[in-house]
Amino acid sequence: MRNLELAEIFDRIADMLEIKGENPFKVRAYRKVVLTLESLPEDIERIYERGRLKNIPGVGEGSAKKIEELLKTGKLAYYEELKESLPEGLVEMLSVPDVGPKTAQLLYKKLGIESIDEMEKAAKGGKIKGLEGMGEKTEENILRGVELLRRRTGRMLLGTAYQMSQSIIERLTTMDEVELISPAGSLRRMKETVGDIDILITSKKPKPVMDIFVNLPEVTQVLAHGDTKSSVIMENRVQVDVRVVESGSFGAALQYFTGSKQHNIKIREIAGKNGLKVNEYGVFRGKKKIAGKEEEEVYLSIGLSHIPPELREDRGEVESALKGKLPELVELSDIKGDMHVHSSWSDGVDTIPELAESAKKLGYGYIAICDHSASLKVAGGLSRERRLKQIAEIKKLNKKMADFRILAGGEIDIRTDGTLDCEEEVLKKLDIVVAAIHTGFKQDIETMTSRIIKAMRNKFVNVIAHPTGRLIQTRDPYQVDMQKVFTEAKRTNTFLELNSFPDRLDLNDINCREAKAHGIKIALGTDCHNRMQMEVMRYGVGTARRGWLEKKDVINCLELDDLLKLLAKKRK
DNA sequence: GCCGTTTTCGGCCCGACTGTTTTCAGTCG
Repeated sequence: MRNLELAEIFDRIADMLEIKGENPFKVRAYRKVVLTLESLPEDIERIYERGRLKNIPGVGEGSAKKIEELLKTGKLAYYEELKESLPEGLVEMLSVPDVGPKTAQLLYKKLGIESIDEMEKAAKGGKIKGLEGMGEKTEENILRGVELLRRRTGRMLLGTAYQMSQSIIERLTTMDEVELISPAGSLRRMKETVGDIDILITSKKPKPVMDIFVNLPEVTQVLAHGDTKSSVIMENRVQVDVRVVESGSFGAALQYFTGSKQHNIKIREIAGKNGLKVNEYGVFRGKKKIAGKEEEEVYLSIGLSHIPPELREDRGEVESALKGKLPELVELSDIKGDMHVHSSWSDGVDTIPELAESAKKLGYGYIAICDHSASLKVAGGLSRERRLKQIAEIKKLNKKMADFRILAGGEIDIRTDGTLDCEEEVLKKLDIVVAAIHTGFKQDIETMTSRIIKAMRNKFVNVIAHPTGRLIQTRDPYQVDMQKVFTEAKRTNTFLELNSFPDRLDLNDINCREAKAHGIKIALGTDCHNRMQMEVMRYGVGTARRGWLEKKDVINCLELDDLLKLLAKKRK
């Protein structure tokens, strides 16, 4: 996938143009291309071959030519020229908090500073404070920024951010001054990784709320402490931003604070065209406030239907909302069962009855026990004998269950040649077969693609588990032509999993949307290895929503009988 | 650099906090 490489180059160009003091809107145009490239469901090379570059929103004449040059020659003259004109380390300086293009340029011009290290040295030596607009505090902030950058943890997994925010929210909620409180930002949008945690509060007395917040025991640094806005660094190095508004502005503030930035820009542009102004306090016609208390009325007042947070990435949701054609996104309460659960028969912790009991408490009507197959020895994969024994055991348990069904399933390895690690005679006895790749991740794209396709052509295979094999921030997806996988999945009536575990979320949001476009249905499973982990379903649902999925796109939104009918279809 | 039921030129979201300043620029989200 060259999309990300190209995105990186456009991002560097934007950085360099910023330092050079170019027109900020030009910089914004480049940034927009970056975001677009990052969220394309298809390889940019294919789009280019079809001559459709300029159909990509945000890509005009200039960018299309640059993309073409990069694809054809592997280089971009404009980019090389820019790099020639600026020292290499200057761009890196922008990654230091509180150091922006203006500061970097000033330090370069006046002091010849070309890198973070040189900047740190100058600040320590008191060389910066003499410059125009620079004082002692500036030097302190630069040193602090460098320190922060060096200790930065990067983005955290959605699951981590969710739990952290819950812990903070729980404690702030106990204050009398706190009325409403909600997570915002990329966490509320359920993005797979989260940088900072954003929390919005309504209160008539913001000051004491802020004082309590910046003095929470795990706060190690206060970056900003205002009456309505504060930022801190926690001991786990995560930045948390809190914003307080009055309750009449809750909806507008939540809208603003949830983002994404690109989405908000578009919203405000549309409002502007209708003679309205949107800010975090409300929607205004002249001085008159016409909306603000509820988020929904903010959207309605500018002529849009309410856009769910998970869609707010400027990926066409605003256009859909204008036409009143937003999808009715799947909800956690639509989920009738967990399609991927491990028991103590393989590498799980809990017994099958324990898992069933927990699932019932979640309001589910069924779960699919999908223990590993024999060749996955590290995970205690089930031999033929034990598999048959487990199937019998499940049958017995089901007889004792009222209004609940345990599905006998298996997470069966797809061997490197595409055959399955289980005899047909056994597969036949399972209610659901989930096939997965756990070995040979490094195969080339042709081999891997035909391997998965071969598995899908097996009539017993209902679902391909974690179809790209990625582990977020740990392992890249294996090389596979997803377009071919989608086409074949549709043809063979095979479903694709959205694995809900926070470090997988595989398929990701973009692939979910593309799968839906191919008419493929998704199976939501947690891949849990103990019953507590069943709650990670919320992250899977969040990702599904980011992928524009509706109830009808997810097979485990079906009642048991309909699900069984659907699964049986392929075997005929 | 992109874009067009106002436009092929002239716009392009909006405000809080900070620090260095006597009114604002830079940075960030």
